[in-house]
Amino acid sequence: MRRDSRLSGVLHVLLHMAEQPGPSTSDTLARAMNTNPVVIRRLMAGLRDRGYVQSEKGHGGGWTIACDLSAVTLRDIYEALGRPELLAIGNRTDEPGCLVEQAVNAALGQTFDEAEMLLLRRFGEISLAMLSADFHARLSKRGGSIALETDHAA
Amino acid sequence: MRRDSRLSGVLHVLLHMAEQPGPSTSDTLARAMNTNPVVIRRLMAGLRDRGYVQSEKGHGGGWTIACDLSAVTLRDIYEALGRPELLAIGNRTDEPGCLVEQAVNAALGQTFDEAEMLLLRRFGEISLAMLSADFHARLSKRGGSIALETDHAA
DNA sequence: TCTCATGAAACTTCATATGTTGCGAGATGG
DNA sequence: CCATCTCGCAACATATGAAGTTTCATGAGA
Repeated sequence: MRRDSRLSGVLHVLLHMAEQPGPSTSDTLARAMNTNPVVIRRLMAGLRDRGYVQSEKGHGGGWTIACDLSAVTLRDIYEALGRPELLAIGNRTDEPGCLVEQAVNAALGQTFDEAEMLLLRRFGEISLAMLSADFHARLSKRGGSIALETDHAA
Repeated sequence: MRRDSRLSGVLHVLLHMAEQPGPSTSDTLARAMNTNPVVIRRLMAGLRDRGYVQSEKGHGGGWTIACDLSAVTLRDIYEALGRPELLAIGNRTDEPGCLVEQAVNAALGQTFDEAEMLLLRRFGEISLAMLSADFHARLSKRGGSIALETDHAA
């Protein structure tokens, strides 16, 4: 099962937008991510509905960040994406009549719940500003540019 | 994405086998699980290779448990299944040249690793015997039978 | 020998993230 | 007003992998 990379992708886009002075078009962002503009719009739709980003049509239009990076966590972004499934494995049946399966579900289900809660808790502890700060730390350590296009060679 | 239920399924099968005096055929197990005998054989193949179960052909053949239930954990079973993916989400790119994506990957990757380790640790703490004990506790509380067929109405 | 059972390979089905195309609507600049 | 740029949305194509199915071969027991 190919892993869902929407959260990873949209965070990447957001941090790039944060480095841009003006709006970024879906097309520019898509080229940088080696994907399609429509994919970018799909990712951003949920964030726009929640007011984390803004979109403008026409000349000079595109996407702009519309929130305080330190006030938005990865969990907020995750929920804006529609809370995609976190775990790749699960119980075979939700409410089985079989007592054996109930025992299996109880043990596995509790473990699954713990793992999901851990993920959500960690997401809630990381703000976009922290990611941005980490990026800038890496940048000054390397001493490179922040040009969106050139950095995407690999 | 439909969740992978192989671990759930194979545990269900194992606990039913543990209640059976003799061998259980793939066909019988498949009917109880509302699935196909081939699916059962696929699930069991990895466990057979590790010696957790045994298979016999011909009349009176089928699957038998060949291990001490208290010595085998859910983690052992998970590994016998080939260590399927645990998380449904992941990073977009494994080793990105882009520093922004590196920062995103670092934060997400650490969180993902924690969640995976939590799952594996918990799996390692639960033995098949514990699941079986939980089943028997549920059984005596309900006072029903352990007939494999009748319990699978729902 | 006939029947029962597993073993293995090759398919089909299904769900879903991802990629793509096309058209409409709104905004900007000439 | 018109051309161009941009997003919004719907519809379709692609790829992956679990689950389900079919078929044949193999070995064991009656």
